[in-house]
Amino acid sequence: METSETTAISDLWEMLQQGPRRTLAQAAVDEFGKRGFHATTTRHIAERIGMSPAALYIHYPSKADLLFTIAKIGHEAVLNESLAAVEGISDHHERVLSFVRTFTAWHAVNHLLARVIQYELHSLQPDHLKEIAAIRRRTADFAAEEFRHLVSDTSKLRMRTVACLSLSIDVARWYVPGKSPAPEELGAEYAQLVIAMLRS
Amino acid sequence: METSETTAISDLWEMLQQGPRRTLAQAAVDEFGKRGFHATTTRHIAERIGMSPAALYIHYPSKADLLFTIAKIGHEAVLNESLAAVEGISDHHERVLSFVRTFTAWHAVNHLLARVIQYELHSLQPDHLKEIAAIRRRTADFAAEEFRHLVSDTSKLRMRTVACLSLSIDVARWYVPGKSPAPEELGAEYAQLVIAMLRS
DNA sequence: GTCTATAATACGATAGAC
DNA sequence: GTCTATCGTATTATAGAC
Repeated sequence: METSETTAISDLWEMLQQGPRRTLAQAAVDEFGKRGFHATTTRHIAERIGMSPAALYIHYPSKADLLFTIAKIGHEAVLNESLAAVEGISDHHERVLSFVRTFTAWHAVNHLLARVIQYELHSLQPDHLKEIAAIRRRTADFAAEEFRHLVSDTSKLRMRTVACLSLSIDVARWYVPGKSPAPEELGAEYAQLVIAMLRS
Repeated sequence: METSETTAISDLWEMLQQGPRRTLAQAAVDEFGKRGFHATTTRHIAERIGMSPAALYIHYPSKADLLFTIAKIGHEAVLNESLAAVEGISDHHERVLSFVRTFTAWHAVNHLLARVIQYELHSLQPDHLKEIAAIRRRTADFAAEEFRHLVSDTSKLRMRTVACLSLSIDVARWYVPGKSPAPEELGAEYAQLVIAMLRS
């Protein structure tokens, strides 16, 4: 079928059926990412897609719940893409290279979404944060397990893992499409830097 | 004189005379850093120091101006400490080590202030942002000049500079006092990682 | 399901007493 | 210089027509 190639790789928004619920979430990502959650009003989101502010509350119980939905989709997407990146690769060195390439490129391509999921954790309600934190732990644990094979001094694994993930996550802060290097190029370069950090 | 030892190293808040203006700024750093600028109200800041919300407007023309004052102090502090860190050192390798140690430790010690100056740039007014951007350029230019001597491939200097600064800046996002490594320890470790990144 | 209109509240900032 | 009281506005969310 003609659409198989675009649906083979998991769509970021597959959790949401296409329709106003997805359109609203995508508009909210752009607004939250550019201006921050609290600086963004329901009017900003609604105006961007030509709807009234009230339309939001047909598809989401609250603005806070819209943020939670976005955070969940984003965190699950980056985790799933990271897991998929190492699938079928046996060499430890190559697995780390592929993971870091993918993880870094994801934060460049989806830098607005990445800003929301990385810098708006404090805007989540406590119960929402608890669920998101569980996904984040799975991602961090996966990375540590991959990095473990390249770090000789085990006592440094934890700090090195934090540092290597941190390097890629911060891409979301400074990345400017068009001005910054292409996501694949950046991913390849960062993969080399992470190898250097782990082996040092 | 007895106070010479504490005043020899430049005080972060030396730009502000001690008094309500400084107290307000310090309280605002804690609140902005923990909850974000737009999520923080003038009541939050005032309550923290036992004043009324109206007191803020005696010492600052607006909440936006309070943010600008904080941003200016923070950016000038991290720049000045970075410049001081390499003063009198001639060896390029040692200069980079000292700079990264200081720059990283600063973002750990002052992680709440660092969050404000790194993640609230979009909350600044255009004219304020312009002035802040000039200070940021000086810091980035200084770092690139220091790193230049350790990067053999000149075409990679720009991207490596972004990456190395990025690594230390992101400390502000995840650092938790007591739980995370001590600032000096983290700085020393990160200095080694930056060397590995630059030389790779 | 979407709109207009609006309720209820919270916010930044000011007025005026002390 | 600081307070209490409050103004004007903006915000989240709801009510009710279509």
